[in-house]
Amino acid sequence: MKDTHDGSRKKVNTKQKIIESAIIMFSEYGYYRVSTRDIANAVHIKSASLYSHFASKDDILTSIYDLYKEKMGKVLPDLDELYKLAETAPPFEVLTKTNFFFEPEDQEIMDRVVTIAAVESRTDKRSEEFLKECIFSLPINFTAKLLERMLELGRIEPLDIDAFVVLLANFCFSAAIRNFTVDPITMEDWMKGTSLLYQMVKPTGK
Amino acid sequence: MKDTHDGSRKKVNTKQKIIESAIIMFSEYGYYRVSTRDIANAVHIKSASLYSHFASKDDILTSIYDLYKEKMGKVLPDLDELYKLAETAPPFEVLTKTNFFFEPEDQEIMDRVVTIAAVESRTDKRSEEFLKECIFSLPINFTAKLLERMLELGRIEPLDIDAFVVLLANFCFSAAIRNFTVDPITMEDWMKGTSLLYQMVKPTGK
DNA sequence: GTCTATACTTAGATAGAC
DNA sequence: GTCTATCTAAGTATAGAC
Repeated sequence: MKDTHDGSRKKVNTKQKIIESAIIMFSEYGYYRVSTRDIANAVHIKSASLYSHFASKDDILTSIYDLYKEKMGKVLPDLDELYKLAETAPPFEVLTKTNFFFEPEDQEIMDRVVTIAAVESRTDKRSEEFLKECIFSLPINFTAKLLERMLELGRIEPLDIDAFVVLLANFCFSAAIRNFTVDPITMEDWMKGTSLLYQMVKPTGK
Repeated sequence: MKDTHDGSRKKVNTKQKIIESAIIMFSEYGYYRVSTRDIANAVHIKSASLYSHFASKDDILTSIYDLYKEKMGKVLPDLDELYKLAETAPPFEVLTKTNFFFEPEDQEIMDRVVTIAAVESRTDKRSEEFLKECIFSLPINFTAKLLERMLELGRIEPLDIDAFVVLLANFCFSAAIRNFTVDPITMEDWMKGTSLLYQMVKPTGK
């Protein structure tokens, strides 16, 4: 504010700061209530300056989803490792490992991205696709593949994998949409819920 | 359009038509995406004419919630009758009776109102209050009172009523928010879910 | 990259004739 | 009650100086 020449040292990550502020505000107030001026104010620049970093307000939302995908890619468990694990470890343990978490400093902000997508998905195609892809299909396929493998190996008793996996996805979706509302699901209830579901997968003892 | 004098005969319910169109569009595209011009177009008037019926766009939303409350008041089961029923009928049957339904021609539109409230409640105080009041508190109190009565009468085994009623409310909320999405809950699943919950209430056989 | 200034568009709302 | 015309405010976005 006072010395502009000093600013150049700190502006390394204006783009990052814009994305983070946008995530927080979109998740809190909704995409439409938040103007580009609001976002600009939050990062102490003028709204015109946003356009040095993003082509449009819409582009900010796209970048938010891209960021999520990028971060998700880094923490997704390795399928081959889990295949190995499936050969010896208890099925319950294998399934637990499919629950991926972000780096602790990223977790909250990534949860907020899911919340934005959950709300906007009602009226926005891209948000709907992001939600389906990242929150439904991907984790579902992941779990389904492991269950199939364990079934092949004779490590679990016969199970309707499709039905199981739909139950699981809906539980995750409910949890996501409740985030940052008056009545969010607690970590404890989350664990209880997934545990209960995982117990439907019966080990053969083999 | 051609003969204006004829219009006066049909304009009996412009206000009603505005509300209904607004409900459909708000639930489909979200409150912010729908402009007063959109609503006006849908009922074939100019947007300025809306203001003969409503003070503001916000007032339309208020009227929508008021309409829901009014309709709900007409179909809510009579608590005293249910108290009577609780003395003789099986607990399961009593609980089933607390599920209220609107007149068939109103049901879909009222479901849409809940959807609007569920989405807007994230960012709008009044929507949040409507949702809590009509979708959470009221049905919960209703069921809780009946359970208390049946407990007093010794017709059901001891039960954590508060916990039960929270489970029930959350199930209803999930169902409501999924309405008009890619993945709405089916009537069958709805019945299955409530049945399963109601089975947690064990009759004493008295 | 950020600023000021400004263009363009759309939205909500009002005034006044009919 | 509905219309035309219009106002005002706000939002997205661009141009061009620094």
